[in-house]
Amino acid sequence: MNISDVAKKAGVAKSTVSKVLNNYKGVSEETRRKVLDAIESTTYTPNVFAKSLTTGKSNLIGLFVSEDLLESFIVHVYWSEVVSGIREALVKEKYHVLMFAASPDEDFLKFAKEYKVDGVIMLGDYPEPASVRSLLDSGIPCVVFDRNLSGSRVGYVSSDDERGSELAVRHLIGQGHRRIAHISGPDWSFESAKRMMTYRRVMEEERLPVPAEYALAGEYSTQSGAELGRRLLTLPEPPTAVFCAADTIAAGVLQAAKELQVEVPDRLMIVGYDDLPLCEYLHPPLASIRQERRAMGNIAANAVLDMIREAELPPPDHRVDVNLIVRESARRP
Amino acid sequence: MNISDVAKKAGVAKSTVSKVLNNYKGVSEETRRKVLDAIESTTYTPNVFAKSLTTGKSNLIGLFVSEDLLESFIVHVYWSEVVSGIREALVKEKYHVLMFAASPDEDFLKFAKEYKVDGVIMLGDYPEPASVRSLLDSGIPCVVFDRNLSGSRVGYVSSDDERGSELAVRHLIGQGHRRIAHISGPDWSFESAKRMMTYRRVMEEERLPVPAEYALAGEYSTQSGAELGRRLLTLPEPPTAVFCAADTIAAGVLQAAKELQVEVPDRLMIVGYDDLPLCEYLHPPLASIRQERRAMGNIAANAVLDMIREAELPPPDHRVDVNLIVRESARRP
DNA sequence: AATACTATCGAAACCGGTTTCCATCGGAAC
DNA sequence: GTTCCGATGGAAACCGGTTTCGATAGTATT
Repeated sequence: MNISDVAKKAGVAKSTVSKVLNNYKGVSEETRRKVLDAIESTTYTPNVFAKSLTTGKSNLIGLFVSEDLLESFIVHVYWSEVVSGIREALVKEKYHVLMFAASPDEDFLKFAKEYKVDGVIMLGDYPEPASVRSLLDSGIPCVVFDRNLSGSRVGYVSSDDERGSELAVRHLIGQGHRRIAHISGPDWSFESAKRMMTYRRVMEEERLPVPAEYALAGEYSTQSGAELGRRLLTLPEPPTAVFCAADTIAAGVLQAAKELQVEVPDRLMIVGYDDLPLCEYLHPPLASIRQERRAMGNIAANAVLDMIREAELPPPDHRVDVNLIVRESARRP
Repeated sequence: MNISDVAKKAGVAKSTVSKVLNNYKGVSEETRRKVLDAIESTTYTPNVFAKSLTTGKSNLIGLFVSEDLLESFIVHVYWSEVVSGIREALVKEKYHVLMFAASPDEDFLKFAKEYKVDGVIMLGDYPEPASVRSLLDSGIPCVVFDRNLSGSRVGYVSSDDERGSELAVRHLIGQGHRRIAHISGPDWSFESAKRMMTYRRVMEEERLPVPAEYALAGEYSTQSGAELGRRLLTLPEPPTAVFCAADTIAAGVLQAAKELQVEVPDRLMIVGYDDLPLCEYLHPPLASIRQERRAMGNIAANAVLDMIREAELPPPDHRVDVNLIVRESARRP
């Protein structure tokens, strides 16, 4: 059942059917009726491939998810919510998500071109090898999450790490603390760097000391958090508050505090980052910085759509706001 | 840069180029060389739409994710891992995932036909209205997760709920318990029903009593778990062990136990279901039934591929094994 | 040497749409 | 009564591949 069949049934030319389907002018109300009736009476579904072949548009948004995202559970929660947000925004515009199953050594541009995706969203930690580079330089609208990669038509969506870190540190200061430590993630992590920088900046602005032993870097793991937590708490002059660059790290610090019988929040306040579901389940519940992940997905999707529609517009750079969720680990009883 | 350009460059007909690209016989080694060289020297990428238009195959697997999955965080972890597994299996076969953004009242078959997907995977709690029905009856290979929907070419992948529940209950019995309660999820949940049934069966097999107050149903929430936990623990004859149909419920029971100063595991053992990441963060860490979600994704993907390739094969019905992860909440110290 | 067969290659039709462009027609303007 | 114009609808080319089928050349057979 194709467009010619419909045309035959309606007694018109297939070009006319096409015009009706695309709401073009130059079709009388009468023939429009005839065509619509013919379509009604059959089970006609247009063939997107034929359509895309001529128009060069696919109504497809390519989604690349880096493999590392598929491992760690922190980001697992993260990306699935982001994807929901993307989907939610696209459904209104009749776009669909094409999730590429690409190993990192393949040329992403090849996939994007093959499927003529109208735009691309990239999630995760792409090291920026040739595989990504060619895509970014191709002129296909791209939106990248959480990191800045150059390119002619590359937009960004990231959560406001500076603001998140500032909220956390200032909250602790507001609670009366002066000896505030920070545990960040691994060196290679872009976010970790930003959080660490902001911690230092705010502390300096408030003229609070940051001894070398107070600014630590580790892994995004609970074990690493516990280890560094122990190190902090056994210092001659231990901090009275810790800001951690991830909830999993904070959970480790909490564990260390428990071991060393340091009460939280009385003798140590803790703020994490990400607001993972587990925050509410820890004892005491963990204060954290919440990123609006679903909203970010929405924003990313709309950003690509905008870039697709308005070729002239400069690529957007969205910084999505974050919230401090205060829970018992950082609140006076 | 299309196939005709390549043909011109190589000095052959485009049909010959096509034959080379598809490894057809009837091309001499010499001309094959010429064509490959021509392709090398340019930036040719075949147009999948043109290809799909003639072949009727798309190398696309449609993925439908029900909207409810996008809400609850329990399943959030669940489906993102499943999707990773699907992706992992498809990449080897050069298939891609087309994630449809469909609201539940739209006709899914329309999407599937429009994009000529070769197969479909459905995730989540589709109520089975017309929107799904027509797809299931269409003859397009479908794989459905965790529930049984009839259809001519519909395969299933589900985790073995019976076995999981049996593992949990028998473990508790093995620990010497006789008064074992069960808290399941909401009535409408297919999984909850299976877990409840299995609990009753095993208890009966072991000739252990199941008083009405021991077999409760609630929501998949911690609050509901806490409420029912309190009810259990304040019974004249409280259970000494509880098997919960979800980790979130178990977390609530744990909370209730803490409030009522019932020590876990000494006076109450608890086993949850799903093995969410939070299990390790609870105090004490929660024993749980682990479903191999990524493996399930893999299996589902391979199941569709098999169905696509072998039209004759009866649709598969995979029951994926589960494990009991014993942690302190259900282990003698 | 004539015939039969096989391997190789190209021309053309086709997939199902879109788009351009031209023919036709009715009514308005002169 | 002509001429002109805008509205309408259809024929045909095109998008970029695949596939069929026929032509040709080279080799084997008799």
